Amino acid sequence: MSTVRLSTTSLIVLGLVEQCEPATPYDLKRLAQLSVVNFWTLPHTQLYTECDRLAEVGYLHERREEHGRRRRLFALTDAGREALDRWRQDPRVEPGEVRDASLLKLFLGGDPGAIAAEQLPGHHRSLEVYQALAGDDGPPMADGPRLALQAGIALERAYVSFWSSLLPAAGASAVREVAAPIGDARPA
Amino acid sequence: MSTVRLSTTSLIVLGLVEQCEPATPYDLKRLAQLSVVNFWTLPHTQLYTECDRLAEVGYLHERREEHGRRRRLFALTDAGREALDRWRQDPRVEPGEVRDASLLKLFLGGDPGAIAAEQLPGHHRSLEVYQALAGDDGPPMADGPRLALQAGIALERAYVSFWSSLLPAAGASAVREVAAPIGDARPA
DNA sequence: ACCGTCATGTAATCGGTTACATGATTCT
DNA sequence: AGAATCATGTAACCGATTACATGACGGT
Repeated sequence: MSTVRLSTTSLIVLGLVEQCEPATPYDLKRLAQLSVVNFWTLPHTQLYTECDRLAEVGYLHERREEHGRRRRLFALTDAGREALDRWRQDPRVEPGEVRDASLLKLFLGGDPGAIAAEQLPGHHRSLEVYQALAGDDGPPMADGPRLALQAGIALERAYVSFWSSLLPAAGASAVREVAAPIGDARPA
Repeated sequence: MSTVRLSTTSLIVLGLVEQCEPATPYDLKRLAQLSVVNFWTLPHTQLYTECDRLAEVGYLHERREEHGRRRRLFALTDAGREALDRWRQDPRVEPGEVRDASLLKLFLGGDPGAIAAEQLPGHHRSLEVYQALAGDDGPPMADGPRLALQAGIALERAYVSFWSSLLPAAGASAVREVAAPIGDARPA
């Protein structure tokens, strides 16, 4: 059995459903935004289509609300829970990549100081957020999320340290104010 | 102008072509394998299709070998060089993500010790390779690749340190010691 | 001459992203 | 009541991965 291919997105959905079943895709979206999105983003549309897929292959059970919005509620089936556990218990993982566009730009000849000045605030902010979450005043967390958070802290520290070393060694802080929308190449 | 959408893959191709034009897609594949693949992999088929795309929008010039294999040779056009420079000179970059499947598995409840044992050798090996490349006996490198390599070293160090801390230790409660593996104490 | 691996591509599929659309709530 | 935002989804497109396929070259 187990002839069904599961993408990483599939496992995310199964894992999120496990934590709050029965859940609508929108519930998953909110839950993802609180947690996994910190190191793995996915657009909300994926959650809808992925829930459909997983229901089709029998890993999720779909049910409609009876009144009001008649939203779709998904819960793990036994097969789904088994698939999730199988994946979770197998320590093998396809090797990761860094895949950071700023490093690519650096690699291909971009200006190190300018890129560093652009990158640093975001990593610094992430680091602070993670440290606040991990602090004693933050919410209590399960082992998995807590350890993943430690990894995030370690990586953000490395980023902050690296980009800091590339900063143009001007006086105090010209680092401030580097916020601008990034995506729009739209013609006006 | 600049109405053409360029994916990251596009920029990789433009950047690689710049370094060894005129180049066949296969040349690009080899060059990528020596360099950029360390933090951004792409299958060789992408190089073929991306060269086609870029030729269609006028950023690459295509020419056929006259004899023998009649392979296709690509070179940057003026427009292509300009597009590459424009991208390179713009320090803004869409924010990156970690997107490491092993962290996801950890997050969703996988066994920390087992995952760590699986992850550690690869990161350790990468770290050694990078350090060898960066050493004095390694090949001389341009600034971009050299700095990207420094980033790779910093990140791999963080990974090695993190996963090491999760390794099933001889002592019982090693999981307690996870916080702050880098050596820096948390601010109050 | 044969076999294996490198070199060089084409084509189909599929997951992910983008664009669009509309019904509920909340705020003023 | 109207505006704004949240909630909930559908559909098209496109880039990326996978599968397949074949020609050249080197070794035995």
